[in-house]
Amino acid sequence: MGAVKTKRMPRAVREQQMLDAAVRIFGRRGYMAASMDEIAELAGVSKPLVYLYLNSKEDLFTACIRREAAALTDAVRTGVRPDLPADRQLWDGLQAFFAHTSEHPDAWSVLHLQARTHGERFAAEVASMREEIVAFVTRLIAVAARDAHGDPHLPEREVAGLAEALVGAAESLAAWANTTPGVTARQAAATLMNFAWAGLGALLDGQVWTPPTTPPATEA
Amino acid sequence: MGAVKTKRMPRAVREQQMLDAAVRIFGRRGYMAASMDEIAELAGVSKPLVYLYLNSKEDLFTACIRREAAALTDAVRTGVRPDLPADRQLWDGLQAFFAHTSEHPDAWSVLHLQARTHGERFAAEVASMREEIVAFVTRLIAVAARDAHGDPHLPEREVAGLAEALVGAAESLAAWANTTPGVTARQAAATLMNFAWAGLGALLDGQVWTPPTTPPATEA
Amino acid sequence: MGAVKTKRMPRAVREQQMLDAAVRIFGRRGYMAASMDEIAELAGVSKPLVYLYLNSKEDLFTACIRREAAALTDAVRTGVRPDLPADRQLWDGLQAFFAHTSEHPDAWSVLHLQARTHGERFAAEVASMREEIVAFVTRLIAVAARDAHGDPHLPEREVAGLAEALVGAAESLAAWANTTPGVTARQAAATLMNFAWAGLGALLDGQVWTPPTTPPATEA
Amino acid sequence: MGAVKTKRMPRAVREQQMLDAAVRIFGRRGYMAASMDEIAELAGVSKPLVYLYLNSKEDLFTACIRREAAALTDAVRTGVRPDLPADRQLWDGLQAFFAHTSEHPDAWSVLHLQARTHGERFAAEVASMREEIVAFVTRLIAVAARDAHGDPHLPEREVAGLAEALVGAAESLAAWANTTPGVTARQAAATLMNFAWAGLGALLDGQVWTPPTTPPATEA
DNA sequence: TATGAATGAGTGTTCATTCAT
DNA sequence: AATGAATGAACACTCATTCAT
Repeated sequence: MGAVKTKRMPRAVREQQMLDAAVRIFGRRGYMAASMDEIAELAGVSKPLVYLYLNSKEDLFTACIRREAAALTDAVRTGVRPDLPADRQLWDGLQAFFAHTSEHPDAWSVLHLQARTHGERFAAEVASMREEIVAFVTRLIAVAARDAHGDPHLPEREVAGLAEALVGAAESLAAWANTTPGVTARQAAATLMNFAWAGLGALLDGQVWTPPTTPPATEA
Repeated sequence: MGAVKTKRMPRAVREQQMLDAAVRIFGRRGYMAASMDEIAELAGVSKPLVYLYLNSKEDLFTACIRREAAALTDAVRTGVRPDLPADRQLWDGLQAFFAHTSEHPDAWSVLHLQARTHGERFAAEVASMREEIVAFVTRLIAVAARDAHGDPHLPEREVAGLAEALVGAAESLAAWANTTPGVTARQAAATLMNFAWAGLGALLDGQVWTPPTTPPATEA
Repeated sequence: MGAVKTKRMPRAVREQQMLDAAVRIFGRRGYMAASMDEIAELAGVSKPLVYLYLNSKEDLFTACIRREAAALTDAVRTGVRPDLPADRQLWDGLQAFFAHTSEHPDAWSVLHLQARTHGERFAAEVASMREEIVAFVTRLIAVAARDAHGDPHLPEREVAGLAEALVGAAESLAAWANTTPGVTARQAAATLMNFAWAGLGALLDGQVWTPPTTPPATEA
Repeated sequence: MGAVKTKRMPRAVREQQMLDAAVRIFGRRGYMAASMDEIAELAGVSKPLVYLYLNSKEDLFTACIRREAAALTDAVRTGVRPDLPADRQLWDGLQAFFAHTSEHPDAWSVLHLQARTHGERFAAEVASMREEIVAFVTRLIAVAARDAHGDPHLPEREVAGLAEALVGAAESLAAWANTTPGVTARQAAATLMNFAWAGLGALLDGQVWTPPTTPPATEA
């Protein structure tokens, strides 16, 4: 069960084994319900060794978050070529994102669910990664606006909101694609791309939707 | 602190006090970190009474989820008038959604974060509420497609994906609006509405975005 | 073993049982070597109850120190009648002291050994009791000096040193009397009283011992 | 920090480094709170080496006690010249004692506090040293009695008690001198010497203090 | 002579839960 | 309708100690 109990390995290797086990347990049970005993057992080592190398449950969880955040951003970065057009970059990024999250569901659970639910310290850790991605998307939208329409009549906050919405939609679709049978990562990416790019285009063409002024009659 | 310690109240009232306390504690600390002691104290009753009325921590949490899910769907339902046009319905629904989540942050934390992070049982509980909302949005999209374009050439799964994306974006923007200073619920709703409705329109007009066939050369 | 397992007792009673057990274990094993498990078992209760009533090992130990310090000073205070002559007061106090320490060896171990060996916090707790006793002795010496000799030519620090020495000798003799077979508390008190009172009288009569000025030849 | 990390030294030297570190840690933290990790680190060696040379924590502590007990008795022995008069010998011995304990506070803590608080084995180890000192003082008192008065009308046990009291007073004053600012080791020695020698003289002159026969009326 | 890698056994502490009233 | 008294089971964490080199 778990890693084969090979004795006496260099520290760096053992640490990765421990992180592997920890991501799996944290991702499935949640931070608080995960027990260090279980993690140690899955890693094939004794508990004291986990503490020797990773100090505490908090530090271990933080290490997991950092490693998986880096892995995810790396995956997206590697999938995108900055010299291609904006829409192509977005498409490639989405594909890489959906592929990575579906291949590493426990890691995605750690980042998307667990880290955000157990204290500011962890939330902050993952927030910085998210901001990086939102910034990337924001840049793409700005580029697209300039390239296709010359003049971006969108205020900055509007763009930020769009990026936020797009990233949120992507996160949501990741869960959807992973749990709905028959939906591939590619299809999810296509759906979102279609929706987003069309919406963006229309928006940049000035097809704004104007909110009504009359409030609906709400009975008590 | 907490509810004023009034003795001997009818069961229904006491139960609501307990649920109030529980939602607050669960929403802030998280399911596992919340202690029955703290909840009982905040509710102004002794722990055995909590158990007498609500059986167990699991049942208490489930009761919280159910009550708050009902409250949220009620709020949205109440905000929407089915006789109005689809876009107006969506707009009103979004407004109601953003307003409710920002007014009940602990409840929203319970539904959006805690319930999804602590076991299938709770996740299923909240998923049914979400499905209801997704179904509502799906219906709106279908209506819009029929009304505005006569022929919905969108396959069903595509529509489901769109609805999913829209709801995910809304959830994400709820958090964004609640934490970003200077962003009101109404602005968030406007941003999303703009984006979604424009995108939907473009999509229904046949402006699909076609994915490329050549993969990007990814060097190691 | 330990207290008979009687169920459901009022809190105050249980607390005393716990302190009884704790003093015994702390006194014999020492603070660090004592385990809360053992204390709980000897007290005839479960560990959580000990924590519920006494919070932590530190607090439990502090409670022991306070209770036993109060018991000891009370015993001495009760044994002494302030209207009697100074020598009689000292004699009665010593008797009470030796009697109490020999009747409560574990308590004396807690106060004299354990509390002083495990951190400033505990040491300070017991130091204040000791200061009270030293102050009592200091007062007696001053009274004796005035009564018997009219003019106390002893500087204040000298008196403090004497009191300190006397208390130290008493503490030391307490251990001696408790471990040397055939030595009663009364005999120990007599020995010390004899020594101290004679010495004090001689001192007040001006029979000072003058230190030599030539250092002894110390070879390396 | 701690010993400079010089590699490959002869065993005897390394052992002394370890004992130095151990005395410091044991003296400050106490036997149980001291960790072998900390001692090894302060000694500048790896933990297995400590075990290789000194077997176990118990053995290490015992070695500390033995070394420091020998150092203390040596210091006292070296300070005393057997050919001088008894009072001079006592004076020199006290001076040496106070000087040594104030110069080696950690060692004194090990001997006086730690060794007596953590099990019979260690207490016995230090008790034999103490007995040696008590025997030395006993001898001095006997000599003084013979020299000054020809006939020692003091029973043996009385003398033993006196010696015990004197040593206890000395131990107590050592702590007092080390913690009270402005009190030197010499002053402490003078205070004690004065007290003890005067008391002894008076005692030998037959000025015994007679205990009363009427018990004090102790009301409840 | 010397150490990096590893663990069995235990510690203090907490929590959901129940009993007797 | 309500509670003071009590616990079984678990958890994070530490430490003295050893093995393989």
